[in-house]
Order: sequence, then structure tokens, then C-alpha cells
Amino acid sequence: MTAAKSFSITTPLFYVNDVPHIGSAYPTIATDAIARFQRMRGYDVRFVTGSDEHGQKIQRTAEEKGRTPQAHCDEYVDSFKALWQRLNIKYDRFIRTTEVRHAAIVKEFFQRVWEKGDIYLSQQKGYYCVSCEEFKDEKDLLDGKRCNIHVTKEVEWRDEENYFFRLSNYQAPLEALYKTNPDFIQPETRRNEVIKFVEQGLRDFSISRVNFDWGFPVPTDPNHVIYVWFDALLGYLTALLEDDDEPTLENAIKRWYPHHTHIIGKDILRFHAVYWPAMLMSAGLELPGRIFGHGFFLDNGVKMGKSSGNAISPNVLLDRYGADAMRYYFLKEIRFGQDGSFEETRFVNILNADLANDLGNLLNRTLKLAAKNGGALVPDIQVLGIPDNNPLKEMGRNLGDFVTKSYEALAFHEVCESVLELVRLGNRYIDEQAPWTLYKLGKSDPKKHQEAEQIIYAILESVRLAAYLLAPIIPATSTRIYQQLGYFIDFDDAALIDVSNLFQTHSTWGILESRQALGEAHPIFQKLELPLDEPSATP
RNA sequence: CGCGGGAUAGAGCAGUCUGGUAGCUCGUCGGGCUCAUAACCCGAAGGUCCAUGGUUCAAAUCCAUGUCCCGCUACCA
Repeated sequence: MTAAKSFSITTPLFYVNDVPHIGSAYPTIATDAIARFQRMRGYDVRFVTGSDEHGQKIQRTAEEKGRTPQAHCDEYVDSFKALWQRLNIKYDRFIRTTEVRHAAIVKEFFQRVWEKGDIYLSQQKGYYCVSCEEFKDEKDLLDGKRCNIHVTKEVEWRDEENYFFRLSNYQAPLEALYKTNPDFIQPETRRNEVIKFVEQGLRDFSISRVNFDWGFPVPTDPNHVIYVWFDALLGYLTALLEDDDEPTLENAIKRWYPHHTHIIGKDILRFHAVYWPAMLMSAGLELPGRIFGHGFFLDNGVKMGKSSGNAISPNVLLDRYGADAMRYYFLKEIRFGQDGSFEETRFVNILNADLANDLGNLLNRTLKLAAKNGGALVPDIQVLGIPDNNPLKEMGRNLGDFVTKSYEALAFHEVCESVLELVRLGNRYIDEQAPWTLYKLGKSDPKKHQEAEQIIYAILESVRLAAYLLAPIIPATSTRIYQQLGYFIDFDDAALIDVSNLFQTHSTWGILESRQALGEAHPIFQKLELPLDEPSATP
């Protein structure tokens, strides 16, 4: 067996200061879809997610709750893992930045950058707002040295010893990187932001803190704790270690590195598109293929989050509608990269229209026709005998290639839309052709029977193709479709997928086997209903 | 202040580069069909394409000015 090509992709490593919200679920669903898609294509995939667990905020929250930071993190990590399981997220590696092996990677990485001469000790001076926990630029302060967010509070002067990373050394290399590799930052609007940001000149940033201790010590100076980015980002490296590897950079990069794609929220774009590549250059490591900054969920134009109090709990949505529904809505209704709004009525409408009515019902009505008139077998026809201008064949023929490009571009909405187009055509086609009438006529005219059989085949095959191409997004629904079509495939079970050539075959229109025994017709997607007590009328 | 992205039917979007009957999905209304998950198919209503001015035989599309939204403008992840 030839070694399959490897593909690795990451979600952000989530800060486990609270239970996961919709904003954590979103990129994770997207990443899972890509990972599943690449597995279907036969790639050897490493899908990395995890948690960022150090820092003052976590230390404080834990203290407030009267427990150790580690115990605090353990609990929240569990809530993330539980959500991923419910959402049917099949990650390969969950990296926690508190892992022992991560300490070793951070240490070695720091050492490399240190030896390169890119780390130095200096003073972090400036006005500090205690409420924001943040240094403020003098130009942002209000009269009387008050914070522009906490307007009643006066900022304090701080003069603190910190280690700094020489980001300023990397301005030219970064600019060259963005230029030579235009796809490095996506979508384009985010790329522009970053380029402009870098153009105005880069300041070094501090990578250590002295006023708390929940983190790894600086190897050369244990009074300092390594701060955020020189810890969290390196989780992407640690995650690539095999279980029995010595925790060294060399081992981390031997198989899966560099990452093909980092999926992140636009809020942490700069750290991934500027700091991270600079850090990697300094350490002499290869750069990832691309950084994709996705958008946020808005509720009436307001960002959803715990602070705004308008967040919808992913677990509540799961209780009501299930994983496939959430996955489909997030990926189909919101262009990946743009902000999207969440509206529950729309959620229910779209899911019912697309998956229950268009896709599910098309399979259901066709399957029942086949059961009544064809002995519950895939019609026994010559696939090659279906004329090239058959509308379903015509559209289905190029769909696999088109959808592949859309997945690669992370254009999930395009995947769904183009597949749905085939499905809608299927409904139009069956109505126009009226195979139920042909079957009746077929009792005295074998030619009519043949015609009906061909029509049924073309529809079943189109539904199969749709299910296959949507499997990374709605795996459970696709599995039900495949099983009703007589396959023993479970899109959640890699062992049941023949990775050697499955994609080539199954992404093609016209591979459904004649005379394959069909399953019994049951709705593959039950209609959703809005909760009764919550008439979610839009104002 | 600087840079960037927007403003198109009740909602969400496409169309703008390469001017020429304004399109898609959801929702609403009417009809058809009966194979189907009260589903599907067909049709209709619904738009001063942000405003004003200009170029042109012709502007959602090109040009100018203005209005309103949103993002970025460095150490919270």
C-alpha cells in the first residue's frame, strides 16, 4: 500500500474559561467537514483541536471558584469534548496546553528563538487598566487618564520587566510571504487588513509575565511565565506528536507538518497571520499553508457571545434539532468568512425545505415507487443507455469536481447549493416524467416500463451522489440515505469506507449498481419544529 | 484621522469586473398532481437596485459627491 498523502488542519485552541458557545462550535464544525472530506478522498488526515489553558484569567476564575486552575480546566475541557461528541466531530487529536509534552515543545521552541537572538529582556511600560487587564496607548485615554472603556476608572502606570519577541525583525519576510503566497490569508478582506497592518510597521511584543504563575516558566528565567502566544500557538506543533514520541520539535514535524490550514475566528487573525509565521521563521520551521478567518454569528447585528448575553447554547440547539441540522445550517446558510445571523425560524425553515422536503422526500417517493413496481431493487438498466442529455446525468456528471473545488476553497455554502440544485432538479424531473403513470402503462407496454425504470434509476443515483457529496456536512443523514439505497456504508465509521478508490468512484454520477437491493423507505430527515413556548416571531 | 468592506422584494443573498427585459433561496397567496415526510410541480404578488448629479441610445452595473452601516488601526482569548 502506498502511503496516503497527509493532510492536517486545525481549529483554534479554545480558551477554557467557560463552557463552549456557538462561536466555538462553528469553526469546529467547518474543520470537521473538511477533515471528513479529505478522509473520503483518501488522505491521511490529522484534525487537530484542543484547549488553551494557561493565563491569568483562568487562574483567577479558578481561584474565585476555590479550586486549582488544573481542576477548573479539566472540567471545562470535558464540556468541550462532550459537545464535540454530540456534534459528531471526529477530531484526531485534542491538544491541551497543560500537557507535559507541550511544556517540552514550548521549551525547545523558546530555546531556538532565543538562540536566534529574537528574544530580549526589556520593560513593558505603559498605562494599565485593571478592569480591562490591558495596557492602553496614551492616545486612547480620556481626559484625566481614564480608560476609554471603563470611563470612570483611572489607569495606573506600570513598569514591568518582560521578555519580548523581535517581531520587528520579520516585517520584510512577512510582507514577502503575503506577496508570494496570496492565498496565505483568507478571505481576501482579512488579507488586506493584515497587509495594511504589517505595512505600518511592527512592534515587538511581550511573551512573558511576572504577575501570575499559571503557565510555563521561561527556561532562562523562571521568575517569568511564558505568555499566551508563545504557549498557545505552539499547541499546533505539540498536537502532531504521536503518542509514543519523545516530545521534540523534530518528532512533531516529521509526519504531518506543516499544517495545511488553520481555521480561526477573525478576532485572532493577527496572531495567526502575523505573529505565528514570524515565530516559525525565527525557529526555522516551515509555515502553514493558509490561515482562514471565519466570521461571527450575529443576533440583530450584535455579536453573539457570553458577554452580550444573547448567545444560544449549542447544547440547547442540539437538544432541539440534532447535529446534522446544526452542521447544515451553519455551513449552508452562512458564507464561511462572512458574518451570519442566527434566526431560529429560518433555521427550521431551511432545514425542513432542504433536507426533509427536497432531499428526503425525493428519496422517499422514489424508493416507494421502486418498491411497488420494481421489487425493491435498483432498476435493472444499462447505465450507459441513459442519454447524455438526460438532465440529471448532465448535471450530476460535473458535480463531483465542482464540489471538490468548493470544499477546497472552504465554500461550504456553494457545496450545499450546488448539490441542492441537483436535488431540486430531481423533483422537477420526476414530476415531469411521472414514472407512476409510465408504470401503469407499462403493464401492457414493456417500453413504458423500461422508461420508468430508467427514470427511477436516474433519480436514485442523483440522490446517492447528493448524499455522498454532503456526507462531510451531514454524515448521519447521508448514512441513512446510503443504507436505504442498499449500501453498508456508515460515514462515521472509517473502517466501512474503502479509502483506496472510494472517492473517485462515488463522486461520479452513474455508479449505483443495477439490481442492488434497496432498503425500506423511511424519512431520512424528520421535520423540525419550533419550540411551542417560544413563538420566535421576528420583530 | 487613516485603510478596507457594505447598502438590491418581508428575510438572507447573487448580479456590478465585461452597461442592454432585475435573479436565487426562505416566507406569503393561488392553481396542479397524487409516487411522496400536509410533500412535490406550476404560477402570482412583492423592488424609487441608499441619495443626488454626470457619461451614454441605454446605468443596479461606469464616473463624481453625499448619507448610513460594518471591519481593521497591537499584547482579552
